[in-house]
Amino acid sequence: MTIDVADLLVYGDGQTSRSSCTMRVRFKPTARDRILDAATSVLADRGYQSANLDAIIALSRTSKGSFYFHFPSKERMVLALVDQLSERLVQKIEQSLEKETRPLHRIAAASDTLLHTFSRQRRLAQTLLFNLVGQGKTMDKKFMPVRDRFATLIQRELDRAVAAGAVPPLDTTLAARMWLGALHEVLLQWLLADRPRPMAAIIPGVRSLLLRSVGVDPAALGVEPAP
Amino acid sequence: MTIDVADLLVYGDGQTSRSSCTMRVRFKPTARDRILDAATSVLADRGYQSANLDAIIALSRTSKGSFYFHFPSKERMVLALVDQLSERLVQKIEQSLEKETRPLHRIAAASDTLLHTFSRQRRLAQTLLFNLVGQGKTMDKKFMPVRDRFATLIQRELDRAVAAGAVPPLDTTLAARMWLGALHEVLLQWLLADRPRPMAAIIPGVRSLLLRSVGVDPAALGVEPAP
Amino acid sequence: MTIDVADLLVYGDGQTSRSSCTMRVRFKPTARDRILDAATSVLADRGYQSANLDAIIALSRTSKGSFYFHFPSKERMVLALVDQLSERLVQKIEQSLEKETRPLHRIAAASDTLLHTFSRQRRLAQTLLFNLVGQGKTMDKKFMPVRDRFATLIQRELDRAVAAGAVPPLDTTLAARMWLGALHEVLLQWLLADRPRPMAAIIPGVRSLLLRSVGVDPAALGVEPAP
Amino acid sequence: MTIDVADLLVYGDGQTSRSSCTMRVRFKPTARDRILDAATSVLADRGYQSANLDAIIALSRTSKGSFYFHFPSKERMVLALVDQLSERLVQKIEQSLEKETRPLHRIAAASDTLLHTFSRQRRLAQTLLFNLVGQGKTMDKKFMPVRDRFATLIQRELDRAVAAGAVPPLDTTLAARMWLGALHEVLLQWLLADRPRPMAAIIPGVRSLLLRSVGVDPAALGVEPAP
DNA sequence: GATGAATGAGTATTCATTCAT
DNA sequence: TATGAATGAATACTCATTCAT
Repeated sequence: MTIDVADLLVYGDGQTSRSSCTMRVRFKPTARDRILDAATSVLADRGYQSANLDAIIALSRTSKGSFYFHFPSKERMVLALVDQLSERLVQKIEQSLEKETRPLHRIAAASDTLLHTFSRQRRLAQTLLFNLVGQGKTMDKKFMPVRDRFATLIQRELDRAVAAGAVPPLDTTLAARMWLGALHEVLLQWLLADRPRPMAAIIPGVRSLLLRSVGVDPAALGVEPAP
Repeated sequence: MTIDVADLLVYGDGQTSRSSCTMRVRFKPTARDRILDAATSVLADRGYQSANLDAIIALSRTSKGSFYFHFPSKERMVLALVDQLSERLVQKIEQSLEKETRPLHRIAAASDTLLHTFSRQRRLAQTLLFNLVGQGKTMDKKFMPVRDRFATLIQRELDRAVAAGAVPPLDTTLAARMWLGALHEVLLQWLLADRPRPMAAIIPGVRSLLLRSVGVDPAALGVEPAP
Repeated sequence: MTIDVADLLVYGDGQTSRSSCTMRVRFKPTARDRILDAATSVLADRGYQSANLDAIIALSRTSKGSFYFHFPSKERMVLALVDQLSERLVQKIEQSLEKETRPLHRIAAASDTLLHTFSRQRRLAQTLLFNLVGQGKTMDKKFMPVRDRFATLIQRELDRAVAAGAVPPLDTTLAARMWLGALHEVLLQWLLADRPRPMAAIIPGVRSLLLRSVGVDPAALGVEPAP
Repeated sequence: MTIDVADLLVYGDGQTSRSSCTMRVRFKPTARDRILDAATSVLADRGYQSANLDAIIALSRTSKGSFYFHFPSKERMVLALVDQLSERLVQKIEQSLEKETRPLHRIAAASDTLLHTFSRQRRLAQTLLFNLVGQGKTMDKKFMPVRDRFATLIQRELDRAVAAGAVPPLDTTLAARMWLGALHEVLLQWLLADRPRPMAAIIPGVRSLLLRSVGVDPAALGVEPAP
């Protein structure tokens, strides 16, 4: 019943997506936040269908009624959650790109940050990655927009690099999708592995492959940009 | 009611009647085959969790009892199905590689055939691609071996190409995984698109990207190898 | 926030703002009135059980708390509502009887007015007619008094007619009940019909039957009394 | 778990409506029969909405799964039940009319039998009468056909009587509806009364009123036809 | 080999009611 | 007076699995 400081730190960042970019004092997390947080956990290790409401409600220390007061249905709650999580991830990536102006370094940084962030927050990764496909065509289509955000972000950077002449002309839509798929698979392996190698050891190889795939010599980047 | 020996030979390995386009005498498919065939359809439409036994049984014109005579559980049936389907796909790819000895052409052919085959058999693709992830950690791990087969196949070809000096040395395990992920994503997009472009139009771009990612100039292949 | 005395006078008896078509100064209806008004609509559409508080509260632009300030429970609110509505209807009928002294014309007028009023106010009719039966024995008994009011009114007129010698002696209690049932059924048909005939076209036939049932020749009434 | 003879007698008559007119040996009642029988009880004293499945299932000594094996939904089950019950009642009435050829006696017999049968089987009456209205417009319309059967039966007899010249020409559709409503109300009163008078004492009065309403002198029937 | 009736734990969702503010 | 977040028991329905025939 009492909330410890660690919780507050997590929840402070877990306010509803809409209000999450204002600076704020750390209050007791609302029921809505607790539900979304609990859902992240349960979804992470059970998947969409098996993530039953009872588990989420018990974990969030709320009630059935409270859940349905805040969300109209399980589906909409998950959609909201996935939206919030991907929003946060996209913001993280954007932040890591802010200070970098060189196009090649930007595309490298995007992929690096994505892997890095996911590897640090396994639950987030599992929720976002494991539940966007495989729920039947109808649900899969509903989850598509989330995938699109990441693809669009990558494509934007590729387009800039092409415009800057740093990358030879190519179908950036296709390339972005393939990058996304490749990164997804790498993370999947890493998450499901019993004793995964440290992500830092994997990142350089991934980056090299991705850069080469769009006709860039990985050596051209010079020193490693910090993730 | 009696079992023809020919049946056992032809369908004993679990081939389905409808999707077998090789020449072969057509015997009445056994209940087991009808079940697997029906399951492919239902899984394709609804995903793993929503694919209920009643639908599969109705479609296969068998009965509950018959199902549980042939399979110990739904999970084991799906595992068997996915195994059979991927086995068939791997064989197709192997066939398309048989006549080709040049390492570079072999890796290109592998990716081409994979895309081509899936695009021609949407149900197969949807079953194999959409349902291998997102069912919760436990199920996901069980499905991993299926993914591994394709990855291993690609890796083997990459290893050969490296050994032959056609591809510069690289982490082929990682590369194979990334290829698989990229191909998966391309297919996903294609399958969920409302009006997808013809797959033939997509293949060359994909091939170029993949080859370049392992340091090969796509132009080095010369003429297009038939899929 | 302050309560105007005029409000209490006008709306104190629970008149709803929308359905009051008599001339009267229009003050802001109190929350209680808005709730009863909203309840009439929702009950008319969905019946007793399906008429949920959320809908009523949303429609009345109040709040859960406000509802429970004004009414101790849903059941009591509905009872109050039905009471109020039937009170109003009985008053209407009484009014239409006031100017008429001839016993036969009075019983005819009662039935006419009932049909006429309900047909003009479908929501009122649906609420009062559709929801007084079918809610389980317990609820049905609670709603009985409402039915009784109409039966009693009819019976009183029949008794007068008998006393005046205009109608031969008979079991007026039974007759009144049967009249009520017959009128109820006619309205039910009329309300559920997709394209109902104008009520005015139905009324004469109904009146004839009812009068004949108590041994009166409909022709004895002469000219039509206005409803 | 053991079934007593009384049960068998009841169930023997309670076979699914479609097969109920074949002569048959009395077997153990099927689950379907037990469910319908239990539903009759529960519906009788709780009404449609409050008749919860758990109660019906417990009373029928079956299971959730069994219920949904036999019926696709609660609504459809109730519709089937009401159909079966009204079918049985209509047959009873038809039987009581068979031996009677005189038109006036037939219309009297129809009304008498209806009251008589319902009064002997309170549960049947309550189920059929209490649940046909008051469930919201949608459900009410679905139940309409059941009401229509009785109305049609009455109308048919009235039409015959008119054709035979025993009853003066009149709107028999309207008359039949009004008869139905009047009978419904009489039964309702009788069923909800704490100490109802014997139905036999009520029937003559009802019959007189109904006959007079269509212009027939009740005395014209002579001696009482046995119900 | 095959059938299909039966099981029952599990699932998302509803809704009248309460209560701190 | 009024608000609306919170509660939790109740409800209809699902579905993999069993088993007597």
